[in-house]
Amino acid sequence: MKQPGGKRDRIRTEALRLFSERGVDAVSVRDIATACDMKAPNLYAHFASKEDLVHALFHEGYAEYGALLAAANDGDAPFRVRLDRMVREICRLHDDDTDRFRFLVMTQHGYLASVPRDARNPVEVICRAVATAMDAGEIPARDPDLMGLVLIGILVQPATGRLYGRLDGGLSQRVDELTAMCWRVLS
Amino acid sequence: MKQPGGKRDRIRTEALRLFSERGVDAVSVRDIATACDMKAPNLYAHFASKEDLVHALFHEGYAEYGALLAAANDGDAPFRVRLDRMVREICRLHDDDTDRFRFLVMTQHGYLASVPRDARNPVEVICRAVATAMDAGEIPARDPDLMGLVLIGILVQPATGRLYGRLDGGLSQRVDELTAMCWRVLS
DNA sequence: TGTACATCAGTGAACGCGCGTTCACTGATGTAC
DNA sequence: TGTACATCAGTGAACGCGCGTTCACTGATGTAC
Repeated sequence: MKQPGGKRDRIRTEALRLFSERGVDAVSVRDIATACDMKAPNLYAHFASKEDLVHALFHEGYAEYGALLAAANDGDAPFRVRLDRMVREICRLHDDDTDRFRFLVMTQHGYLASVPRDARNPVEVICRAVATAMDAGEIPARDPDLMGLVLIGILVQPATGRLYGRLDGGLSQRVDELTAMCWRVLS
Repeated sequence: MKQPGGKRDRIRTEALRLFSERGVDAVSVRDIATACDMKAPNLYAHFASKEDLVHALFHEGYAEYGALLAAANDGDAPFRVRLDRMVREICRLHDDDTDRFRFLVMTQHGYLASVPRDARNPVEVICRAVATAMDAGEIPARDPDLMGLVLIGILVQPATGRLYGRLDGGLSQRVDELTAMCWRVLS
């Protein structure tokens, strides 16, 4: 009945939840083990160290985020359509996977410097999409890195605000408004 | 030659620097003491505990940030002028006080929930300014909290990007571009 | 079926370490006479 | 000026604690004959 890797996934899920609730340093290996109905030493059958677990969670989560954005940006549709898909994807990710989002936002300051700027880096995906649209004349030419960061800010800051009760309801219910704001900034 | 509170300020400055470089949990009381040319026990003559020091740094920094924004927003000038002053102030704060900015961004997830929503809360200042401008018909009426968060995102995300080398140079040199983007979003 | 052995997920107990914090003490400085 | 005392910033040494991690061991399960 136990599929292989089931325990490993259990650890990932529970650790992500605890980390996002309390912060990495406030969660002990024993805490994670307890949440998984196991004892601390057994975690070491799945991860080399606590640091290894955190590292894996961050980089996998960040890369998966980037891959989903890249998929949303894929294709020959006009930039406006692809932007719309990306905004929708970010809102959905935030609403459906709040633990992962919160964990990434909280932990980024320790790991962002070591993240590769490849095709699965979410910031890279957005900045490149913006640059391409500018080259194609779909939007006015500006500094694409600055514009990419601004787009991310427009989406991430309301998401963060929601985590602290500044905003009610999900992000998805404001997706049209957020897309419109992104577009206004780019125009 | 020693003005009163000199040591206390020294501790604040060095602690802020170390915290923003490595994160609060990676800096020990001994580390802070060493950076201040003193021994760990002496810190306890100035702060009740490490937690007390972090708490004070966060709340003082956050409130000072809010007070500066409130000052920039003060007066009867049109919203566009006051927004311009606030954007300028945020860029300046980021450029001149990077340690504090980075510390606030890194630590917010542990303390934001306990920050009062008063006249010195920076998010509150901006959201209220937006709401007032909407009431006065200076900008189209929308959800003021959402718009306030979006404005913050437009400024904070490039600032964060700069911390990780995504953007070169100071934020102040892009202040006109950033103001223009804020205005486009609000229009 | 019964017996002997191999495998391996899981654990109890213990490890050393660095942390935040305490406290009796020091020694420089100021004050009184 | 010299002496005795008070003050107080600063410290060396030690404290208990919880942490991440290790390891010899357990006991359930599968396999061979």
